[in-house]
Amino acid sequence: MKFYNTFTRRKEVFKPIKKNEVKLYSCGPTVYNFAHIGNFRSFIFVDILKRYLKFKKYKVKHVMNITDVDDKIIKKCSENNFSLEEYTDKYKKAFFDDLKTLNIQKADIFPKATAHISDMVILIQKLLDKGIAYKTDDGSIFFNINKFPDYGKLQKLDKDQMKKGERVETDEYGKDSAYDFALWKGYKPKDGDSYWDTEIGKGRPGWHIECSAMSAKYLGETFDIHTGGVDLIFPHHENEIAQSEAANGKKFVNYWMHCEYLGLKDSKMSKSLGNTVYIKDLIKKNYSARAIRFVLLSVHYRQKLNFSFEQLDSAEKTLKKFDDFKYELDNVENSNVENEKIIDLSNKMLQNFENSMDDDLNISAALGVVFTFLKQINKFKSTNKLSNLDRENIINSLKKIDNILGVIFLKSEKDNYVDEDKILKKIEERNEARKNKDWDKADKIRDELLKSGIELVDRNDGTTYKIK
RNA sequence: GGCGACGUACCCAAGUGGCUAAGGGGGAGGUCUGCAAAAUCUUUACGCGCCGGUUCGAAUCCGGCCGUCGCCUCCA
Repeated sequence: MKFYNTFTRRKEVFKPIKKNEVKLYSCGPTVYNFAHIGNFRSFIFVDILKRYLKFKKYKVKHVMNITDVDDKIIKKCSENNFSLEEYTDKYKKAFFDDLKTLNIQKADIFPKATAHISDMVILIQKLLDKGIAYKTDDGSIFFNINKFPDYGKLQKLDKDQMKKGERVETDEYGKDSAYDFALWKGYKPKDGDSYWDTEIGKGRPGWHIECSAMSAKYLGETFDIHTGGVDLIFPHHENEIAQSEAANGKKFVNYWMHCEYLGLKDSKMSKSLGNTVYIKDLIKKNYSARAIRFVLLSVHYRQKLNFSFEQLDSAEKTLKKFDDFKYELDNVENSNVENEKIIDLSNKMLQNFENSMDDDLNISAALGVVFTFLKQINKFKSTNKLSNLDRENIINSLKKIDNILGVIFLKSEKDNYVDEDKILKKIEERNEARKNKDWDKADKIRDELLKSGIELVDRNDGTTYKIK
């Protein structure tokens, strides 16, 4: 199994520190607003990665941070006289709701930044003691990048090329060098009640320190995989490396995996540009959660994905293919004969799927394998009869696949509201009409049911129905 | 200026030296059907941004050009 490691810029054979066990850290949401589909693309990437690691029989310990304190949140709170928690609560809740909607498996631990201030303080103190960090007049503490020779190794920055930005002049916190970054921000009256009184002063943590502190706490000072969006490579992850490695004197992370952007009309979608699409809006527009999930997972994670409604429509139809396939599979005979051919096709499908995913999670190729399998089975069915054992075999294989995709057997909420007796009665009534060649009546019943979301299917051996 | 990604059919998208260039959506045609719908089957790129080069052989390697996008500032 190979993964593309941002650090080396190439695919590498994956070897965890501890055999059969993977320690995984993912940069999670900043809860100052609702997370949009771009955010969820990267969370779905992690979900696929994690599910695949489990598929490969690894035990996975997954940590995803919740950033519930940052400049924007503090500003909002101070303006409106909220406490941090009052403000961030609803976004946290919305985030977890959306995770559930999109069938994203939860991390084992979701540490909140505000609950780990003391861990951060200890880490910052360590950096102060080592002379790598320095304090400024306003009580802020900065990381001196010149004390960390490897600075820039993730982004491949040449320190001599790093020009002083114009922002330096207007920066609120006086620091020595433009690229020095804040570990701790000294308290300012406009911060209101959002501060911590600690051994290193009154204030609040910088953005990067939480990930260094919390990952070490839950996964150790060196761990296997760290994920995030490509935009986090610099400065966030670069700075995490600097902090952690300078403090601990150990390699921080073995494999860095970054998810490409989801774009909107050829431009990046971000909260600051205001061109955002949220999960709940798509659901309101009657798109199914599984279609959203499918769109987000169906393009390789290192490939830019341009989101569009056409893709969602296309995804709905693609997923219907799975439903129809499963539906047609009900039509088997109880012969208890197992077809060698089916076993063979199933095994090959699983093997090819795995081969594709082993290559840096090549999901497009893997999906191709699954669709080819459906076609093969359909073709087989056109000349042979499937037995109930064949059916079981096929379903089980698809279930193994769906442990990763999480989309084939995902039920729609609508399934629960069906009054089967009523439908069967209508079908009987219609078939009576058909027998009498009363097509008008038969069609009327069909139309009525269709309006309530029930689609009738006339087959040689009788009429059945599907839920639309 | 520094770092980086990408350009394959109408749309999305695999493929990174060698069987007839996966797969999904769409289109076209057939089967089935009272008719529909659905389903299913078949079909849909002599060519992979453009121009050169290397090679017996390139979408795939090398060089140049054109185009799109991203990071370098909060951002998944």
